[in-house]
Amino acid sequence: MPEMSLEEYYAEQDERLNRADESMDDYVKRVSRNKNLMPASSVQQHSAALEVRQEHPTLTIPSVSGQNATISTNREIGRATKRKAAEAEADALGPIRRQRIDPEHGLSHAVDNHLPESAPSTHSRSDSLHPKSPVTRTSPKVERNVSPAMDDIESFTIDEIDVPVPASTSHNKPKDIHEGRNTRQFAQDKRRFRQVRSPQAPAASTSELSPILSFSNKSYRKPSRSPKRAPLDLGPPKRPRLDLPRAANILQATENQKSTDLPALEPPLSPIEDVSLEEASAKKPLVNQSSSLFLSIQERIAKHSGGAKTDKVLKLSKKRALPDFSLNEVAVDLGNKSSSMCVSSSPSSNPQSPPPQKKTKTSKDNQEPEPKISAAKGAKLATEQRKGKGKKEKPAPITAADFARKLKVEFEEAAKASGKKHRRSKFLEGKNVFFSGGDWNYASESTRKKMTIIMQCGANLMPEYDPEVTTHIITCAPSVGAMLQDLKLKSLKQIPRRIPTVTWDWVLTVLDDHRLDRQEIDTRLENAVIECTPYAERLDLYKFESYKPRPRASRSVSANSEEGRTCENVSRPINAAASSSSESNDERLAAHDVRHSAAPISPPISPTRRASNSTASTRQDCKKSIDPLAEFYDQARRQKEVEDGWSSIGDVGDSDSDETDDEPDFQPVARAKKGWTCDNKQAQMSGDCPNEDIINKLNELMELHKVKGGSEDRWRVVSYSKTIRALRNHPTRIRSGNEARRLPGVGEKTAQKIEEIITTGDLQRIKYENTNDVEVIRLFQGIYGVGRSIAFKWYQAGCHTLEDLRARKGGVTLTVPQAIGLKYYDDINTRMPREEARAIFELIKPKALAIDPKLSVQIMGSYRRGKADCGDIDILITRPTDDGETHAGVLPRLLRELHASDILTEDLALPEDPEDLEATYRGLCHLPKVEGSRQRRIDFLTVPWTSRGAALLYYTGDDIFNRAIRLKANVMGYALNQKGLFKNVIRDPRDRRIKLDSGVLIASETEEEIFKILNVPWQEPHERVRG
DNA sequence: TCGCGGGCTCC
DNA sequence: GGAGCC
DNA sequence: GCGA
Repeated sequence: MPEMSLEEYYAEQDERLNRADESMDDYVKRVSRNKNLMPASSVQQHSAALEVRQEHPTLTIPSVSGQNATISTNREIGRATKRKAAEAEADALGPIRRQRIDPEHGLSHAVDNHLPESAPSTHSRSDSLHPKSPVTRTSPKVERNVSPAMDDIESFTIDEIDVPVPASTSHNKPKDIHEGRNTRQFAQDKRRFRQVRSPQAPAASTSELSPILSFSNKSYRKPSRSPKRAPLDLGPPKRPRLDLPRAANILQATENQKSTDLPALEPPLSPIEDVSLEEASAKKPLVNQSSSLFLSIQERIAKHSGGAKTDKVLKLSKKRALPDFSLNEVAVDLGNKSSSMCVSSSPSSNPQSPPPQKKTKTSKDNQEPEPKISAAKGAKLATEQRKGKGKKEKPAPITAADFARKLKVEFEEAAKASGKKHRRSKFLEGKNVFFSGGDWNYASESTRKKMTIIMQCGANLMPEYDPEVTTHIITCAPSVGAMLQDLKLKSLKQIPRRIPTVTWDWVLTVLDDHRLDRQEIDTRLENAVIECTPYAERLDLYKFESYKPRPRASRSVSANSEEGRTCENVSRPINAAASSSSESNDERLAAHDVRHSAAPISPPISPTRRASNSTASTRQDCKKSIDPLAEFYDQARRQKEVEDGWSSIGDVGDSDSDETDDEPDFQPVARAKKGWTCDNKQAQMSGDCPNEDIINKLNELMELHKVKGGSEDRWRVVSYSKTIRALRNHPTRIRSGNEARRLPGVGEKTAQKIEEIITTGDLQRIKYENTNDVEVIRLFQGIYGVGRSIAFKWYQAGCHTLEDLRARKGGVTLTVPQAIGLKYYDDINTRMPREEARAIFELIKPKALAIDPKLSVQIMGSYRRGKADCGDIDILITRPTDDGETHAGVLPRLLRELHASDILTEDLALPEDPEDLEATYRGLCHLPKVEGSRQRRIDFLTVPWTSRGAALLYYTGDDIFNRAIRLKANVMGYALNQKGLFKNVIRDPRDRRIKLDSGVLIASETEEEIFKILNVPWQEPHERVRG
């Protein structure tokens, strides 16, 4: 019956596309259209792979050879695939028996126009709050009043697609209860039924058996996982019977026509059927705090109890016990020094010079009850303190200014005493530097370190900012407002132009580059002016029309610049980098800048400007001459509240200044943390990565930990992946562990490993971790539904290959999803070409719209992110409720039809309540009637119309981006999940994961509003790639 | 020393 | 309620 | 393993 190869299918499809719209000339499509253009194209490989597979009866995976029992399946396929691909090239077109792939071609034709071919799209339109009424179904050829760029990835909503859809009944909610059997029972039936049979056995048409078929028959009162289940009916589920005549008509018609579709059916039912539907679903608690959760918490608390709590007390007391190196000591010498170093920190409330004394007693301290420390503990404490010296005690509260004074004294004494010199470049010598750390009232450890380093660089650190004396400002304040507080100014404009203001990162850059000579640094310093653009991104200013990031000609915080210095100067580093200038310094500077592209603050080029087309933006920059920030100060201040909760942006490493001063090779292991991953659009570094070898090794190690999957391993994986990401985005070759250490997310241990890789080219740890069991477990974990523990269990049972599993060696048992996963091991672990995802979606969407033309059906996941290949297909279904109707009940019907038309082949997980507005389905699908088409993972997700934005955001990912944005929401006091963004979420202080109050929904309808509230610059789906 | 996402289904 | 998935 |  299958008459056409996938390749042919694509070819034909492309032909159609071509006819429909000549302008759609996407790369991938061209590739698939013309073999000769790309001999080894994925399409070819793919089809070749299909051929290979055909050599294996029953479409199962090629057997795994004993010796090479690991990933051999894929590898074998891969090799054979390549062979075949070569053959395929020569092997022109075989006899093409043109049979229509699918009668729906006519349908999908129209859809074609709107199918995204490539990543970029201009803006999401899918989230429109005001969906147009569904287009009429008359015109087969779509009027495209949307630019090609517009109708991209996200444009799958019905309001943009003109698909000839049969009018149908509105979704009818099945009214009767089908013999009390709920879905789960059906699922179980099916499981049992299937389990009896060997997974390999040629399955009877699954559509016959699918429990899906019975979905719509139950109006299913939400059982909420009631422990009791109705007695099982072991017989195969019966053929579905739709209760509602109209629906039945449609279905029958559809089926009768053997998916010829488009039966001219009756017009939609108008009456609102069940308005309560949505409300019902809304009633579902957002968070259920099952008592079990609390129990487990209690358990955990109990477990840690003594230790943790005592520790806390200890810590506090430790703090107390610390020698209070406060003002008293410092104040003394204050007078002597006419020098002018100034330090600040900012965001706190009182910008007005706070009385120093107060500082030493923070409110925190006051809160603490008098610590009761046992003698033993006290002793321990003392020990810790002794050895701790370098080891991070909480810094005694001290203001930045006071610390600066103290520092000065210390430096002088040290100099007198031993004449010891820091090896640090003295490039700040003779400069009166005011440092703004972001919190005037409290010199954090990080602030202290930075100040120390600044001193070591020869600066005259000023305790306070005095425009008459201060010659330079260095800042790592998290916001403009914070810095202004440090400076005790109201506006950046008040900073004289002659005072260059640079960010802390800039200092690092200089320290980093030993090749710089003094003069160069000076020149650079004078040229590097903050001009507040570094803050722009954080404040989202660039989103405002009136603000255009501008070179430092800014009046606000500017250099001692002559008027003429404008764009040229500022854009220099960019240009240098772009033109691979021979001027190494610029190159390096630029490189540094790029490397920290994730950093909100990274001089001298603003990230904003960097992100955009440099020439264009530079041009614009030149036009602006008034302070673009002025109007945003208020906003900045307001924002500060939020930002203060951010991870600081300028934390220095841990090395303790007191001690490290003596170390000859003390390096400023200072690193700027980079704000939120989700905030920075970052095009993946293209081209060759100079650190590929390091990445590979780390990746290897990461994979090993992934397989091991212990609780520790889990976080190692997270950690390594962060490092790998950082390395990927690092434009230059990392030359030492120390250098790597400076990247965000790279800690001591990872830096050591990197060092090892750099010096030896290898990583011993890999060999150490890599054992046979790991390989096998990794193999098994590729099976759907198999994680580490099950894989390990099987390994222990004596299974070492997939064949072993198939033979149920050692008496292992597989659940139904696992059996399916094993059966299609190869398919499921192979990514599909984007084309194929599109083709499948094209088949599905019209079927959904046939059920209800007002449905919104969107494809999400990696497809929406524009990836060239997709691991699975995620489809979001929802429906506007303005007419009082919902999509309840649509999913089961759709699934049934998809089974009937052989698109869906296997179910992996069924929604608990398919009638719910919110349901999830997981299964396998393929292109029907395409010979050897692979089984692909597919997920359906239905959500209430009001949550569509959150769901879209959530399911579009990528996962790294998701984590980042969730975390940011979290820190900002919100909670983000696939249902929406919530505020006033109250979390259990003992376990922040526990929500005591699920809060108030503040956004969920569109992605944009969520981005906006979280202050994340809007990013198109394809820009959300982080992993 | 603690947290590192959160919600769902399967069994 | 642990395991697994997304 | 990292960072607070």
